[in-house]
Amino acid sequence: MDSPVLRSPRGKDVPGPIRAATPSRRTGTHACTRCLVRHLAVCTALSTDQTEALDAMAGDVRLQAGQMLAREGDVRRYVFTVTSGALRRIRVLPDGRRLVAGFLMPGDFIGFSGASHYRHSIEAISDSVLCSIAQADMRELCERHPGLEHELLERACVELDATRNNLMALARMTPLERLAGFLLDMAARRQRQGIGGNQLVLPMTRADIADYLGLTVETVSRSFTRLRQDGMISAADPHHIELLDPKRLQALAEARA
Amino acid sequence: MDSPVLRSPRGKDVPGPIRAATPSRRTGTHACTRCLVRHLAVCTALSTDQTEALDAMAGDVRLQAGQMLAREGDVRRYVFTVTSGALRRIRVLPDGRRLVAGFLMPGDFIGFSGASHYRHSIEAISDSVLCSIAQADMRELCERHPGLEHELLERACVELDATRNNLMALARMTPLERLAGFLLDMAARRQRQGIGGNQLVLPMTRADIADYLGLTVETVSRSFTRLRQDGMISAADPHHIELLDPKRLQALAEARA
DNA sequence: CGCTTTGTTGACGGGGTTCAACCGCAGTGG
DNA sequence: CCACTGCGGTTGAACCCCGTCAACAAAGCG
Repeated sequence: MDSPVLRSPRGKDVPGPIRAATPSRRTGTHACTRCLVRHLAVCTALSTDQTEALDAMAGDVRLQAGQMLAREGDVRRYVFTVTSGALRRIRVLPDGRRLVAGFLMPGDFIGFSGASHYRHSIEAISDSVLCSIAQADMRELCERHPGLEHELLERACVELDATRNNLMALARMTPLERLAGFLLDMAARRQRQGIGGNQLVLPMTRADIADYLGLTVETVSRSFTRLRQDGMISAADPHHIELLDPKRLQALAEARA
Repeated sequence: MDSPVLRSPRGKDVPGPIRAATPSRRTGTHACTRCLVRHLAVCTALSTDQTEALDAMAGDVRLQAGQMLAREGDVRRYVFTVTSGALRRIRVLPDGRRLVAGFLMPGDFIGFSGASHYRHSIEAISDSVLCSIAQADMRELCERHPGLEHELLERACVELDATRNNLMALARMTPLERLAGFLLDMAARRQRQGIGGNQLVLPMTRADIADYLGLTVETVSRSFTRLRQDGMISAADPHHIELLDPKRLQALAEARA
């Protein structure tokens, strides 16, 4: 049985001590019942004793920052749930133009796709841990527990809603509005993880944000400074943002006022 | 039992002879087994005798061009399958900026959303007929026939893939590339309906296309003429396009060459 | 230490939006 | 019948925002 391939973003496999745990075998660290993101993940749909079956199939994957979990075009053999860390879902055009189709955070499920091959590459932004299950196992699990499939559908719909929201941002919003919306989204995600407050940690680079919002790094940078000048945010450093005026950010993001 | 509200785009209910059939009751014209889009729709997941249960719950909705099937913000009570015609899924910002989040064609399912309220308005572009089922009935049907839920998940994933493709277009493609991709998409959809060939009928206006591609009408119009000048398409009238050079259009849409 | 990466800021130019005019067509009503 | 109106579509001209190019600072890292 092969394991999900780990590659560096540039295509060379990353050497070194850190390799993927073979997903088909339980690693020492894996134990669904003690999972930190169980309340966030699809597995909530399973009762405690049903979880045993899942546990037997699941394995951990550990990635260090910059490593690639999946490459666009590869055959999809596994689905994943993010346990910790942050990843990006990207696609690159032949001429180098890049899109970040989304960011993946703890609790997020990776595997909603109708295609047999990956439509995007998935790279770790920071060191990350994922729970992996072979697609075949997942299918079997779904057949045995319809509640799981229902939960998956539910989540796919939520993700569809979110993606459609991004369409609006990309099609019709100004850079400032896009950034405001992005920051609020990230804050909302944080809240869902139980980390409230207006402090925000952005693990991704400005380039990631730019490719996510359909802008250039320069425009993103300028938009950050404008939000800062206008008193809506403050930033200790580029990756630590405080939302000083969420109301006004909201108004921006919704194009009111 | 109330029926899906039909409104004109401006908000006034449309008077006149054409009203929605009450979806909870079978209308004379409804009969799943004779459905023209059965092979395209989610109902393929049901066997012939299972279809009887569906038949009892389903009803037809008829819309004339311009009528509204659902309004952004309304409570979602029904899900639909497009039988004939064409519709658009739209959202409008307070200041008038408009987004067309997608076009709905025969066989398409309307109802993938995690939200309890509509996130978009849905308007008929041309006269359309839809098959409607109350959400509660749909849920019950899913519980009784897990195959249906599986099919729904499958389709939600396909739609998610398609929406993510649009993200790339909106974020990083030039107007010409977006239009090329759009035309090919429409052609592919046509093919799925069994209407092959390079002839293309676009029921929507240039404004719809513009708001779908994140451009202005002017830019869309100019892009059409450029494609025409470059010999990639020809147009009898604005709504009837012939794809003269699909290969080159493909290259454009994929940003090759 | 150099070297690379990341982020910010300035100057400039171009592509797409904005503004405007025009055409063809379908209603509409005198 | 025909003027009038509105809408959809196309094209031209001017503007401006954002992308491009460039320089620089700061941090990370061998």
